[in-house]
Amino acid sequence: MQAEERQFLIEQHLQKVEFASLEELSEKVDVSISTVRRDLTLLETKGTIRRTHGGARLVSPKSDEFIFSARDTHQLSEKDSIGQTAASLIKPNQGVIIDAGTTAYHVAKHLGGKASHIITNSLPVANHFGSDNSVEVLVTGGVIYPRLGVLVGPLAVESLSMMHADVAIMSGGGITLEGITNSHALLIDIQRAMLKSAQQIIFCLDHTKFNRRSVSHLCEINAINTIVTDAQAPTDLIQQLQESNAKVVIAD
Amino acid sequence: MQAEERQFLIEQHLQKVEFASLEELSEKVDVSISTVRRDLTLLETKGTIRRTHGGARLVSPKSDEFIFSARDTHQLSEKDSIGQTAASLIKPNQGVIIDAGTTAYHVAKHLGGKASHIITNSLPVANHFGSDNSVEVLVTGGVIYPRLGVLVGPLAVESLSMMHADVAIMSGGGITLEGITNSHALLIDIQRAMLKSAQQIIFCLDHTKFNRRSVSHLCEINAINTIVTDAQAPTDLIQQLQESNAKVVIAD
DNA sequence: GCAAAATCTTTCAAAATCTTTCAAAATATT
DNA sequence: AATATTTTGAAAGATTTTGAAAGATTTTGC
Repeated sequence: MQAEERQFLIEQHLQKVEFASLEELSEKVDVSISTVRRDLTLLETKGTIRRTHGGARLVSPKSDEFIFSARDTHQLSEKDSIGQTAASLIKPNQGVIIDAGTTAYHVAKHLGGKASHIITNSLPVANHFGSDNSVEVLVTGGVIYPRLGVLVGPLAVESLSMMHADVAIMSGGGITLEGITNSHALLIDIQRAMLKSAQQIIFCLDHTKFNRRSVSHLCEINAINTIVTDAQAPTDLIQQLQESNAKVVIAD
Repeated sequence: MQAEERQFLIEQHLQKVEFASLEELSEKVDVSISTVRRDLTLLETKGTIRRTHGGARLVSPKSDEFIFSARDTHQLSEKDSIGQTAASLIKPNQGVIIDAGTTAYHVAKHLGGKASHIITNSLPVANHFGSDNSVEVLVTGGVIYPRLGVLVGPLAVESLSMMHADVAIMSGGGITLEGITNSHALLIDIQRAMLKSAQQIIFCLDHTKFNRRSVSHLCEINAINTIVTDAQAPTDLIQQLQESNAKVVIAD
């Protein structure tokens, strides 16, 4: 392998993982740690990368934050652990639909290269996998819903109804015994198409969504296979939900 | 095999793989390593290629034509002024198709809220307009081409052929009198659909693209209305292009 | 705040690669 | 067909890159 090619690979790998240890990189490009050090100092002068103790990190992090970052400060750690737990429910090489909510985005973050296909109408999710060539990412078409980075409209619905997946990772605005609700009517159409296209439905909802009812009704509880939530979710509603045939998983 | 033919093969191979070792190349063209060295020094003076220790690499790598996010450092100021100039050609409230190349991305940056509709298969462009609610942004569906942030495949082509726009802002891998070429066959299909869907075609190509021929042929010169480039573009080719009916605009 | 562990820089020899040189092979010229 | 020119492949010595080790520095754990 060429020196320049190696440096390019290192840079590219960092684009994907943001941080990497020397050992990790030296294995990745199959070269001694000394050489990785040298490559990193070189890349650092070039400016794209910053050395750290024991590794390196990206200077300008990949633009996967999109517009979510501002909104997405609430229940961050809960959403993160929900994401981790939901990701662990995915079996290798499954096709996964990922919804456009913030919670679903956190699942994507923990999914790594587990899934073989990802189908999404969320720009942040698409961005997240944008530089990952171990996964095939299918983006639905559609009109960008400003500020949320969601693709909506007939094109989104149509393209989703032509696709199929093993699992759908969904999120929503509220959950009660009467079912899931969400705020935007435009999103409902798309989510319905997602529910139709997937065999297994996993809803990711942090505790603030429990006993809440949003504007539009999306689906009944018995349309759901699994609900992933955090430890603060009200136990009484959880129990009642389990009496329908939905499996409830508490994260962390 | 002829010397020139060999050099052409080497160049072409590098267009494909970006980096190559001397050994690899010497096997490829069936000639000693010494000769490959000589060919490479020759190609280097020609400018398309750069020698490295143990091999060679492309000067303007294919990953430069279409990049995701922040790696866009080559010919940055040229691309920026091209972007500005091309954006000034757009009239208010037009519908604009924006291609997935880096140069087209720079046009998007300068477009502001001028256009009423944007149609694109580029994730960076989509991201750029994502939070702007003065423009309606239509994203084609498709599979993400890793690292480049371009949506490709039949879904992208189909959705484009259903849309119409006043102007298409295009970029490409190379331009000669024989027409525009580009590197990825997958992109060609989509770009053809774009050309069909738009009334006016504007190609944005920095000077490094002139007299360069990429892998696949996209379209003839007479399919183009306007070419925007920078001051360093070779004047002889510009004059010849103007003799077909393409209008050439030099930025800044 | 101190000591152990990990990591960093420096240094050096081995390995790989580069340039130069030269004769043989191929090609062109007379 | 004979000679001149160019191109090619290989070898020798110069240069660069690499991997490892030693000592300096930083981080971690208590």
